Amino acid sequence: MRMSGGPAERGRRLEPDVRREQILAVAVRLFGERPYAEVSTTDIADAAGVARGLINHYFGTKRGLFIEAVRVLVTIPAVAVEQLPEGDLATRVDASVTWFLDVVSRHSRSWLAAVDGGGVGRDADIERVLQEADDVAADSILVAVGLDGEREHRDELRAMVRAYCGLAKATAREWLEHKTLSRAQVHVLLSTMLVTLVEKVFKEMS
Amino acid sequence: MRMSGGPAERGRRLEPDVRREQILAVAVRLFGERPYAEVSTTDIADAAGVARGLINHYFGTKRGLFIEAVRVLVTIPAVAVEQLPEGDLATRVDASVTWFLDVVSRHSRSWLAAVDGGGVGRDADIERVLQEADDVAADSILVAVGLDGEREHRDELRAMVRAYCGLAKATAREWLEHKTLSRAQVHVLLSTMLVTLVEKVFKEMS
DNA sequence: CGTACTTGTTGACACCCGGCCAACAACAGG
DNA sequence: CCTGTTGTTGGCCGGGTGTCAACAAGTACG
Repeated sequence: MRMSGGPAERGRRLEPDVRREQILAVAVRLFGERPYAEVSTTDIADAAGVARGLINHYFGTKRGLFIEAVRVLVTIPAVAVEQLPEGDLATRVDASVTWFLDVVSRHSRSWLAAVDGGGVGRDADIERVLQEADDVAADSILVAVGLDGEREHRDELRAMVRAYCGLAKATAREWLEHKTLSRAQVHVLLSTMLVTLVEKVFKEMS
Repeated sequence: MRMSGGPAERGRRLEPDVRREQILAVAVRLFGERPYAEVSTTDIADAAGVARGLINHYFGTKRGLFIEAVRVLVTIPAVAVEQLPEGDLATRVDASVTWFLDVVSRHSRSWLAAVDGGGVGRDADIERVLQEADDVAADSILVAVGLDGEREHRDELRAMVRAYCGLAKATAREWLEHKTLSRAQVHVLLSTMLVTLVEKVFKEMS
C-alpha cells in the first residue's frame, strides 16, 4: 500500500509546482498529527520520499514550510459567506455558527493543531498568518451579521470580532478536544454570545 | 551592576531549593522576553552564572524548566476572590473584570508570553499546565458569579467558563498587544459577555 | 588541624536537527 | 548520441540538548 503523497521513485524529476504541492501535503498531514517541534524535516522528507535538502530548496526553512501548511489549514472558503439566508440577525447568526461548526468538525484534528499555532508560539511570522486568518474570519462574520457597512468604528468592530474568534476557538476545543460540551450546547453558546456582542456590546461602546 | 538572580561566584554551593529557585527566576525572565525556541539553555545557564548541565540536573529537560516557568506566570493569587463585593450579579462581575484587567496589565509582557504557550506551545504537558490554570480561573469566576453551588451541571458550567477564558485572553490581547481596544471597551465587552453567559446561555442549556 | 565523606557542580562527549551547497543525474532539444 | 538545463541528492557544518563521570566545596569526625 502506498500513502497518497508518498514516495514513487527516488530521484524522479517532477514539475516544481507538483513537487512543492506534494511536500506541502505531507507537511500538512504530519503537522496535524504532532506538534511543530516533534516533526523533523527528516520525517517530512522521508514521508515524501525526497531528500531533506529539497525542503529547503522549495520552502527555504522549516518555519517557512510550516507557515505554508498553517495557511492552508486556516484558510477558509469565502464562498460560504455569500449563501447566507436573508432573515433577521438571529437567523443569520444561527446559519453562520452552523457553518463554522460544520467546517471545524470536518477536519477537526488538523484545525485544532493549526489554530493554536502548532506550538511555535509567539513567533512573529506565524502570529501574522494566524492573525490574517482571524481577520478574514472576522470580516466574514461582520458581513454575516450585517455590520460590514459600519465605517465609523470599523477597527473597533473588527477587534471585538477577533476577540469573539478567541471564544469560538476555545469553545470548539471544549467540544472537540475535551468533549465537555455537546454540539448543541456549543451552538447555543456561540449564537447567544454573538448576538449579544452585536446588539449590546457594540451599542454600549458607540 | 548585578542583575537579581545573576551570578555570584562560579562553583559556589547552594541549597538545592535556593539554586532551583534562582535558575527558575532567570528562566521566567528570559522566557518572558523571547519566545521559547529563541532561548537556549546556554543563555539561561550563562545568565544564572551556572553550568548548563545543572539545568538538566534540576529540571530534567528544557521543556521541564519551561513548564515550571509557565506555571509560575499563570498561577494567580486566589486570595482576591474572597474580597469581592456583596452586591448583585452585575456588581460582582464588574469587580471581577476590574481585578482581572488590573492583574493582567501589571505584568502584561510576561503574561502574554505565558498564555499563548510561549512557544513549545502545544505539547501535551504545557497544554496541561495552561488547562490547570484555566480550571483555577474558571472556579474563581464561578464563585464570583455565585454559581459555585450548582451540582447538576457542574462540568458543563466549568467548560463554558473555560471557553469564556478564551474570550478573555483574546480580548486582553487586542487591548495590550494590538492596542485596538481601550481598557474601557474591553471592560464593557467582558462584563456584558459574562453576564450573558450566566443569565442567558446557562439557562437555555438546562 | 587533617582526613574522609557527601553532594552540589562542572565540562566534555555523543547525538540530533536544520541550513547550505557543490556535485549528480534525469529529461528535453539538437 | 551529445549537450544544456535544472530538479534532486547527499554530505558538511554550526548549534542545541541530554548524559555522565570526574571534580571540588562544604561538613562531620577523629
